[in-house]
Order: sequence, then C-alpha cells, then structure tokens
Amino acid sequence: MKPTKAPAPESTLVDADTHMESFRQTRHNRRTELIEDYVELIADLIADRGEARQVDIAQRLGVAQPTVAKMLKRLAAEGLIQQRPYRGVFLTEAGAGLAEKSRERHQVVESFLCALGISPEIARVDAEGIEHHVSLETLNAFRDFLRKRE
Amino acid sequence: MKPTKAPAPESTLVDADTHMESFRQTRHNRRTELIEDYVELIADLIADRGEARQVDIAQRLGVAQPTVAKMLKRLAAEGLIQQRPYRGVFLTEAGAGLAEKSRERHQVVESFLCALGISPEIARVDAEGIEHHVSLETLNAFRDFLRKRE
DNA sequence: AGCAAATTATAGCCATTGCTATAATAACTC
DNA sequence: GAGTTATTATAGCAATGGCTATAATTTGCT
Repeated sequence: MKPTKAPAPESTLVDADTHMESFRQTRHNRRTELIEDYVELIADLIADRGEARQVDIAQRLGVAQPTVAKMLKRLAAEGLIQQRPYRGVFLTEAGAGLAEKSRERHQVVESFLCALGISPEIARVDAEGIEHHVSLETLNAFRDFLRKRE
Repeated sequence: MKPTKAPAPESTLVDADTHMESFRQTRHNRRTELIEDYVELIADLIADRGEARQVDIAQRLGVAQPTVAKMLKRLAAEGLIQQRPYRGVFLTEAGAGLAEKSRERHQVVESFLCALGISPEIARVDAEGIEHHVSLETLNAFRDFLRKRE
C-alpha cells in the first residue's frame, strides 16, 4: 500500500515505540496514583487529627467505607501502613516518605497553577489529577517558574 | 481525644466536600481518558495512513489486539466510531469532533511544557498523562502563556 | 455496667481493562 | 485460484476498584 515509507507524515503521528512508551508510562502512573492519594491523605489526617479513620478517608475520597478497607489492606501488604483491627491506621517509615514526597509534589503543582492565574478551586481540582503524571524534570520546571515569579 | 475542636489545622487539609469533589472529578476523568486516547489515535492513524487498523492501534497503545477489539466495541456502542467486521474503523461525526478537541488540547499541553524548557521526549510523556486532567480554565491559561511567550 | 450509636470487617456482587489462546476471515504470493 | 500469512473476532481468565448488606467490635452516654 504505502511505497516503502510513509509519504511525509503530515499528522501528529510520532514514532510507534515512543507513542507506546508514553501510554505505558501513563498506565503505570494510573496504577500508583491511588496509592499516593491514600498515603498523602492519611498523612494529612494524622497531622490534623492525630489519627486516620476509615470514615474520614472515605468521606474525603468520596467512596464507601468498604472500598477504603480493601485498599488499606493493599497498602498494608505493600508495607506503607500498619493497622490493628478496628483501629485507625499509621504510616510506616516507607509510607511517611511516600506521603511527604507526594504532598510536596502536589503543593508545587497547585502553586504553579495558581501562579499562572488559575482560580484556587480549579487549581485544586486540576492539581489532584495532574500531580501523578508530572515527571521530575517537569516538576523542577514548575519550581523554577515559581522561583522566578517571586 | 481531641478537645472539642482540632487545634488549628496546621496541615494542608482542606474542606472535606472540596476534597471529595476533586477526587470525584479525577475518577471521572479517568473513565473518559481512555476513550479520548483511542479516538485521538484513530484520527491520527486515518490522517496518516488512510485507515485505522487494530494492530496499529494496539502497537501504539502498547496493549494486545483483543484489548483493542473490546474497546472498539465500546466506542461503537457510544457512537464514536463505525466498524464493519474484519475491517478498519471510521470515526463518526461525534467521534471526529471529540478527536479534534482532544488533539488540540494535547497539542496545547505539550507545547506548553516545551515552552517551559522541558525536553521534547519528557514533554510528550507527561502531556499524555496530563492532558486529561486539564480543565478549560487551565487550558486557556496555558494558551495565554504560549501567546505571551512569542 | 450496660445499651445505643458509630465504626470497622467481611462477604459477595458488578464493571473495567488488561491478558492468552484460538477460531474465523481477509490479504498476499505464487 | 490455492495456500500461506496477517488480521480480526471471540471465549475465558485475572486484577483492580467500585458498590450494598450485614456482622463484629469499639465508643459514648446514662
């Protein structure tokens, strides 16, 4: 059909392997973003109230409590939290580290959006979605922008 | 435990309803982003090769062909594409509209990241993940930034 | 202490999005 | 035009992340 080679790719179609790699990365990020959201939220709740209860997590995430219970088991299995039956959860050292990393990244993204003139409410929502797809290089670019802004 | 009220919320904990709304929005975006990726890719393939075959879609998305076949059924059910057995797919008017919208948004996000000084490869990958979580307001802020840059 | 209310645990369901294996059909080559 | 190769369709499985309903346990009140 095509004569040996595509006749000048006039569209936005890039190299197939590159394309694939981007999507693979995105799928991978999707897998980890829920975990990061949980850990970050647990850290915030502990900082604010002294404990992280399932009801509070569920309310803030907008999901049902059994959904939270199931996910907490997964977090525990991955060594990010520690839990005792019928009690609130605690972060392990690994969990606290991940939480801190996530929290800082979230903060940078949200501040960056605000610095662009986006309204705080929208910046909040968008940052929640964007933060998990921001590479270190992009995060640093955001930081640079914020620094130069001041 | 806590004395009537939290002792000055020193953390990043925002209003519970706001928090919930952000996560709900993010979950909603997740549901639509795959659809947008497919439609956008199908449009690109048609523009570049004259047709969109499952093997090509699968290769560029980095998934197996049956995965693509299943998703195409969903797209057809939603009226975004038209397909005949053992043949490539076509975009309906609705599908073409969504594809164009997605493509343009993708382009803005990727260009914006590049304008921030991020390397093209990283910008590609990050844009792929970020584009689906960018509200209209944020997209416009990106456009403004690009315009003022020139 | 004991009872009611709140919270957590568990069971079992559903939808989504991946996969492999294999059958059916189309495309290509000779 | 017949056979091989490439592509698409279909069946069936697994993991993930939701849900409701209900049991078990803790908390709070009197």
